[in-house]
Amino acid sequence: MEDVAARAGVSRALVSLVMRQAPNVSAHRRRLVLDAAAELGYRPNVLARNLASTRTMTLGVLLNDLHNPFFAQAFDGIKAAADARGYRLLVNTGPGPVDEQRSLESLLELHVDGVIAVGPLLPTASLVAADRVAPVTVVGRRLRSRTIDTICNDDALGSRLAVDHLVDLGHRRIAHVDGGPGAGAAARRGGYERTMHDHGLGAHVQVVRGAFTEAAGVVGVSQLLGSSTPPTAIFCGNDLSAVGALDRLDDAGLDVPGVVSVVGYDDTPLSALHHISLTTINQPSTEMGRLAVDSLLERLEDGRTGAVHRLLSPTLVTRHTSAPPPP
Amino acid sequence: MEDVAARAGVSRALVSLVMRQAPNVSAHRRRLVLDAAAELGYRPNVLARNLASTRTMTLGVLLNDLHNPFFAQAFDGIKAAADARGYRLLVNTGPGPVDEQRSLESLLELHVDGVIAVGPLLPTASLVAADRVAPVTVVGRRLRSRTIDTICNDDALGSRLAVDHLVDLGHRRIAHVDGGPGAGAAARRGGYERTMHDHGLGAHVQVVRGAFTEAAGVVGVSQLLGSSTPPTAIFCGNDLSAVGALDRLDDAGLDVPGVVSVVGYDDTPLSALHHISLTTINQPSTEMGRLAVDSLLERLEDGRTGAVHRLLSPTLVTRHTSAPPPP
DNA sequence: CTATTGATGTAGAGCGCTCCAATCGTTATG
DNA sequence: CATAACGATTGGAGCGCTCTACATCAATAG
Repeated sequence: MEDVAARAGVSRALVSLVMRQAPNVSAHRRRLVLDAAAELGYRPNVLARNLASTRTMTLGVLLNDLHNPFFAQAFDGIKAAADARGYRLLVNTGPGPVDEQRSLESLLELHVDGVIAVGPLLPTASLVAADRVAPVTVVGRRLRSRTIDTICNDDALGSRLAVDHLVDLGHRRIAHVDGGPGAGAAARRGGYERTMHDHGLGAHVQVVRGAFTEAAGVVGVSQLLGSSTPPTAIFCGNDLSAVGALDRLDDAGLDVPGVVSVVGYDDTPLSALHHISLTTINQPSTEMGRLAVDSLLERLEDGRTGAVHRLLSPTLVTRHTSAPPPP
Repeated sequence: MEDVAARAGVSRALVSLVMRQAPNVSAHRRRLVLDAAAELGYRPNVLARNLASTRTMTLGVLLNDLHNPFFAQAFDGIKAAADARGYRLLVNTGPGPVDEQRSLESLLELHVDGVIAVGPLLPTASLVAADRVAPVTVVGRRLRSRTIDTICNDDALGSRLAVDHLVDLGHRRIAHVDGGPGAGAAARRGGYERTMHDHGLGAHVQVVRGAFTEAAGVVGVSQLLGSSTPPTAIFCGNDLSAVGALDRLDDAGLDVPGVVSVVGYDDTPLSALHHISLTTINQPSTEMGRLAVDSLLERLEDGRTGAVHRLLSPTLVTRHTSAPPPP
């Protein structure tokens, strides 16, 4: 920087002003500095800049599980929006709450301007604590917080759509393989139970503890098949576990949807594959990523302080894993 | 830091030594400092530390495509190895060479100690340039460089396994939907062509330009179906495009493997799903991630200078999308 | 009993930038 | 024509840490 200043015949401070595109610099000097910088191959040191200034123009992104296509979709939206607004991204990931905590701290230590946590497993307290350091927006998990923004789909409604669909088809013994500790899993489970009761099917409520993974779907279905009155339909916590469920049912020689219907959640690209063709609940994941950036920047740039909670509506996507139960 | 020093009754320098776990600090003073730090809730500022020192104990990871499960697998290996060695990770991603370039620079600007680029689309020159700033290890793409380490599977051999398998089944008209600009795509295409010739099937070589995406598989197969003599087997550049191919064939009402056989590449979890059950070529992606970290740290910690190129052997995984051609 | 050594601790100069307060020309104003 | 007012520029004090060179001191050696 010193050298650039010397070569351009100006002060170091002016170089700094030019490099960060400040206004109030004469076009003449700006050229001079830019040329000198180019000739010397000078590029500002981000570390030093971040240390000296408060803003870093960087957002941290915490992704819960790289194996779940949902997160790739959400990230697409985040990426697009961040690019458009001139922010760079730094990604980190768990797996598991402990690793997630470290990843989060890692991001904060680098002084990101804000954090977007997608489907975090982190305790709420951690998120709130992080929010005191830099604004946090949570995607895919509801949180009643007066400070943290959330962008979610209405999981309870999504579950309702799924169960309604299955009931409409004539199912009564509808089981649920839940998402365990996963973000939104509790709300989905709650929606399932509630809707079952609303249909007078309270006696048929059957929840198997699972997770948002394929393996969990396999295990969950194994358990269900062992029960004395196996369900005719299985509503899974997400697409990944639904796909695991399909595999397990296939293993058992049970036709889907002839003998058992399966419904997933998320409408990931996976479910759209012809050979899977999973009936599922769509949530606008990419859009949610975009909204997360918007909402974060409202706090960062427009100085909004109160929390905003956006709740998007899920929709049913009917494919070929759901049909009337066998007679 | 000043405060901690005061409270512990020592100098700032000693606090620094304790915080970075230096030896030659008496147990007594160490306790003093640690206690003071705990009481004050002091935590070293990573930015300042990175600015002042040369090492940051951080590795940058450049992932080509979050939608491709291969990268999630590779990342698992990287993560595990980095954790074990005490390095933190910073992830960035494209898509596309331009974004990748920016992501790469972004990582270098943060002074990561090294970079692992998984399946980069970046021009070799960019990688070489980056390597002059911080050691770079490339995964999944061969590069003849005297400085950059590479961890790859033998793509040409993988293609040979695939083609041999199809030929053994009796196929002659075997087409290839390639990976376009994707990492390793050229080698796979080369291996395919070579093996076809070796089997005296040079006249049947038919390559459709594609990409490592599902969409490319769909488009590729559409093209093949339009030809006068459609193939009886399609070897796709990777699992994602193979899955797209399966979808397109299904659309066309062509039974797989009854009418057309399909073989993928990567052996991602996707291909193992019962309803996909894709015959594919396995490459040890997680292991490759682990090796990438090892190799990077050899340069970082053990001072190795020459490049090391590791070539792992792929294997054929036979599932249910390949069978003899129709009579 | 003094010189040597090795283990500990400390002072202070950076790392490369931002940002505030102050300065310097200019032009508009009464 | 003096002066307020404003835009453009600059000096220099940090940001929070590391690191080199040097100071200390008890233990060991000669």
